[in-house]
Amino acid sequence: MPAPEARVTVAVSTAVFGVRADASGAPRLHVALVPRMREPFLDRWALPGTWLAADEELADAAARVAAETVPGPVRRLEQLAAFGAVDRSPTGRVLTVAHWALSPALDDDGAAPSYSGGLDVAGLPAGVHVRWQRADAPPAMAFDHAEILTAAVARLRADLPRAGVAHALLGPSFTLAELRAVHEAVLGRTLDAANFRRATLATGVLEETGEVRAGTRHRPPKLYRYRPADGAPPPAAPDDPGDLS
Amino acid sequence: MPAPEARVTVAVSTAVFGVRADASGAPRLHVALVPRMREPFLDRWALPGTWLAADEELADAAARVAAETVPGPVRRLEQLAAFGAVDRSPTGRVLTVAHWALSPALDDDGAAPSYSGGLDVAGLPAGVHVRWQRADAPPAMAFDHAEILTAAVARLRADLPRAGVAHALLGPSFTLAELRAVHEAVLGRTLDAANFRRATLATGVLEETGEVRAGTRHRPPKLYRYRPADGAPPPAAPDDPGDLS
DNA sequence: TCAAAAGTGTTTGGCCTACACCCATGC
DNA sequence: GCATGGGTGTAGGCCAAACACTTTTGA
Repeated sequence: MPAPEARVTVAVSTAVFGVRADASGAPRLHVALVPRMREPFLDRWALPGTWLAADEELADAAARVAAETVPGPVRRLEQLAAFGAVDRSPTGRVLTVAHWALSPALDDDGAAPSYSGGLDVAGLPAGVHVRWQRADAPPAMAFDHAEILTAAVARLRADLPRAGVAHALLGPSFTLAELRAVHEAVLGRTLDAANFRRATLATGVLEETGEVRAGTRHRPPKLYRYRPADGAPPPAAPDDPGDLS
Repeated sequence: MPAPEARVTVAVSTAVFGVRADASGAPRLHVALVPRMREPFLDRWALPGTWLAADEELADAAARVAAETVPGPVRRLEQLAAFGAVDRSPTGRVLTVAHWALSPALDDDGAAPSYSGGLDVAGLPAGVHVRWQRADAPPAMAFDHAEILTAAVARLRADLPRAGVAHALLGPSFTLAELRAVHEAVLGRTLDAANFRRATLATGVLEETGEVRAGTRHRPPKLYRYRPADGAPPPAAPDDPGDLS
């Protein structure tokens, strides 16, 4: 058995997903990536990350990374897995605990900001440009981050049916078509609108706001919101306690 | 951003599951636990683990732990998650990458060894007694290992429908009743024998060996084996390549 | 002959899918 | 009016649960 002195450096990375409009205006699943500022892999795209401080919780570090990278709130932060292949970094043994999180569309009308021109974000070194990149067709990435991203997308898709996951990608109120567009963007395929409506309403997690979305050139759709959890205290606990406890 | 010198010790633990007969002879899901040999948590039960060597792959370390702990082959080793709460060890920051693995019943007749009397295993310090403990009612455990075990059981149950998971808990040939008993032990509930038979055979992954299990006091059941993967190269890759890569 | 478990057949109901169809609005 | 997407109805298929029933053995 090796001694505990055989040290391994621990990093934390977060794949922040958001549904944003692509060049043609269609909503697509994107992930927030940053260019590497130093060797190795200078200028390659990477998941935002940080070293883990000795007194910092994994989830806190992952949340900090997300908050420093992506404007606006970040929701549903969860751990993905540990990636620790011996040769995954050319500069020495690094174990990365990967997380994933969701960034809601800030606007409430489906015309989400795309950030596709690059965006300086406060708290990062000058010149760092966070960009939303297509999650299903990412650019060449540093280290094994492409592998991590693939796993994160698979996990997001598998978790999509869970209550609140799609919600975390939307604003407080939304039409069923917008909710369906989120599902379609995450899954990468179209869904039957009629059946999606029935299945979603049958779960009972939605309620009508009483308002409709105006300004369309067709029948105005109703707006919905997620029904607040019954009696559950709103504060704390962004994680689902039932899964990893 | 903290410096990489803020070191964190990395450990690897493996929850090895097996279906073994309990005191009444009924097959139950068990997990291999070892008693702590030193403080902290002296004499409490723990998942077998090791420190991660700087040049050792995570999966290799987890497999080594399992092989040194449980007699017989170990199958389907997969990573569960990283557990890294700051205060999870009273002796300093330790991040544990937990894995789970499966130990088949060595016998081919359903009367699996129970090891319930404790068993000295070669390669461990004298006095170490590996014991199969009930996975759904484990004893008091060291550190946060109860939490890890709960997550591992949940993952095993979720993965049970995947091809080969139940197989990894059985010998090379088995009756449908034995295969069903494995499913029932893992899930902790009974299944309808008729429907289980139909559903399992319909998948096409089983084939009859042509033999029957003799010595029962009823009609002798047919023996089955898993159909070998068509043309797939048998070597390497214990993981499912379609999932994480 | 009986008990016990293997193994088969059949019914039922739920859910998912596809798709026809009507509704309400902007232009 | 007409195009467009919102929203409803409905028939068919698949699948899983339930359970009655037959078969084959050891005792």
